[in-house]
Amino acid sequence: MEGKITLKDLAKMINISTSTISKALNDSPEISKKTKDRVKEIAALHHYRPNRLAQSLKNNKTKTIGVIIPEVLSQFFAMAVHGIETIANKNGYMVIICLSNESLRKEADSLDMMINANVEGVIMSLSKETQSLDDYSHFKNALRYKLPFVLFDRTSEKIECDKISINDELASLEATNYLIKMGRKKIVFLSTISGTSVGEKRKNGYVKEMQNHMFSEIILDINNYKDFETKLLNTIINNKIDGIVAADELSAVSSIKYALKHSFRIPEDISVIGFNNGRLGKSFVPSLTVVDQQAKKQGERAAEILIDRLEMRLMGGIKHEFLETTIIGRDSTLLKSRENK
Amino acid sequence: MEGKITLKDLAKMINISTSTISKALNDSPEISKKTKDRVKEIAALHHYRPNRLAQSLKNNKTKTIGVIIPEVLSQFFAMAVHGIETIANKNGYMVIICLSNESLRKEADSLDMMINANVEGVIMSLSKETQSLDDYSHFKNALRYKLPFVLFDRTSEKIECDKISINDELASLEATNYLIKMGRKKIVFLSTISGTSVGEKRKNGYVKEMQNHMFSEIILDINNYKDFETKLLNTIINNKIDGIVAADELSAVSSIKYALKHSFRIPEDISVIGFNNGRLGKSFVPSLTVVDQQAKKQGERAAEILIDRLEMRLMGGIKHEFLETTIIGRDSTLLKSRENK
DNA sequence: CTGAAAGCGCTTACAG
DNA sequence: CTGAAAGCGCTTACAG
Repeated sequence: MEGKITLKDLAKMINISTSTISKALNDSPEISKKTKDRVKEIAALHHYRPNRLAQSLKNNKTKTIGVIIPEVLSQFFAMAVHGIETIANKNGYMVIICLSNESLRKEADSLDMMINANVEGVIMSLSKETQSLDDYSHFKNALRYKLPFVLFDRTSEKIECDKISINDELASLEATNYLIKMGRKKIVFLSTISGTSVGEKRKNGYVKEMQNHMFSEIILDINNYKDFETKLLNTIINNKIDGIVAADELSAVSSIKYALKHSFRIPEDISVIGFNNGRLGKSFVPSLTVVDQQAKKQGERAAEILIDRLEMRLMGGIKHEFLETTIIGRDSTLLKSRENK
Repeated sequence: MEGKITLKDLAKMINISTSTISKALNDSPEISKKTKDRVKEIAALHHYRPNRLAQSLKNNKTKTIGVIIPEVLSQFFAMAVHGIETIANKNGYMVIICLSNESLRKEADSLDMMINANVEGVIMSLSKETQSLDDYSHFKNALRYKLPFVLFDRTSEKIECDKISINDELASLEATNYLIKMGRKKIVFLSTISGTSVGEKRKNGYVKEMQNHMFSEIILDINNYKDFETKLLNTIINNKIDGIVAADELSAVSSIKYALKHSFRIPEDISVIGFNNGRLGKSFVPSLTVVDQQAKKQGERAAEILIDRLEMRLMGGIKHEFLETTIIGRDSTLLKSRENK
């Protein structure tokens, strides 16, 4: 990057002080219309663009927000990023993204980088490792500087900041109930995100609803996709499973895949419901019934809340906002119309 | 963000000039070991972190690279971002991401933002609109400043910069050949990205290979997923389609979905091959045969090339690097073993 | 209405 | 080996 024109360059060209130029470009009332016009004309002519670095240093504002997410390959987080980016851009903020890859260390490093880069605030969803170790010491620095924070989806009560999520326990309870209402009794809760707040809450919701109906709980935690097929199959056979509540989209779809492979019919033999309304479940055959957790909206609200804080439109105590969820019924569960037959 | 400690603060504490402190922290040979130790100790004690804004302003280096992609919901771009982020972080660079949403205007705005934010270089994949209008005037500014650029996947010869991609024409030709070798003759080329460089090249590859075999070409461009089902179905029936080469992952999977819905068997009646080795195709039932375009690797190489340029490890003329593609045979095409039966 | 001066937090050539 | 000074490109309180 070379040859960028500066205020000083402009000043020399038209023999006006840099102070005046600066004020003119910023439309200060101190400056006469005539000068303003002249300055703006020459600035446009030479494609002058203020150096944001210098502005930031002076104003202590970088117009940049940091985003730290566990991964971007999951549709949920991609959708959230899309939401964040939309709102940020609309408000003139840039977005710096780091991926924690579910690692505490990487999350901490990313947070440090962002603090050093003077982001004005951070939006994040905690890594699996952070949540299972329950270790938030890497937030100390950020909190000391009063760096504004918004946590979404994978949140923690141990961090004092604004939060946005769905009510995971309730949503999972409703998902379980959705299968029960269709006459399913042997329902397994399948999770590849156990250890995360979200995973645990969804597990709780499932457990509660099963208990409400005096059904016995069947929990299947899978940490590695290599074990997926055998573990799932064993569980299905041993427990005569007729319903699956999966804690995310990919695992829901994968469970259908393997069930079909072993000649179980979906939804006739086994009904499946998953989380997140993404492309994967929508395109799948059979299409996946899901809890819509409004991924994009979560990202949007996270960004809105953060920016409202930054621009002082939102004052006062922190809050945890919960987004409504709905169940989108598709082919992986028995349809209501079929129930009556 | 408040109360960040500065060099000046440190200087006051231990009565040493800021110059010396700065040099000590940067391990300058000018400074005695004793002073260095003392300075480092006090810096650590107070969690001193240099203000990158100030450093950047002085050094004219921001250690930040910009990424502009059409969207992040597509697995291909998510995988590329993952690759970029990995390499960038390994080398101490931050990543600013903007989404063009396939719009020329948004792409231009993003580019401007990035220039203003003093990114050291930019990695991008062109928006659909940019490519179909063939309008690159928004690059003028960036090129004037000699901003280092790497284009990946959706590239253009009209922009002078390093590029990385696969050989789309060849890959598509091979994909078509893959179906032909299995005895397919009525093959349609299905694209939702016509107008992009990538879409056009893949179309050409398909056309060439069909002509090589004296088969008639059948092209189906779909601009809106609303028309997908009817358009596809008409084409299948009118042309007695027995093979589909789809230009991306989602459209490949969607074509299977609709074909199945209308009682065509996959792969027995129709073989389908798509582009990009992502989660969607891998999880799908039947699993999707794909051209692996090494999405993550494209991101990684793009970042490596850019950083090599920035750090002067890569000098001389620009180059276009092509990554090898392979076909990953799965259930959506007839398997070789079955051919022999 | 315009401009000189100071300062944001660093780095570095130069002097001592 | 240490420090005073200048400067990166801006903004803004202050003087005129």
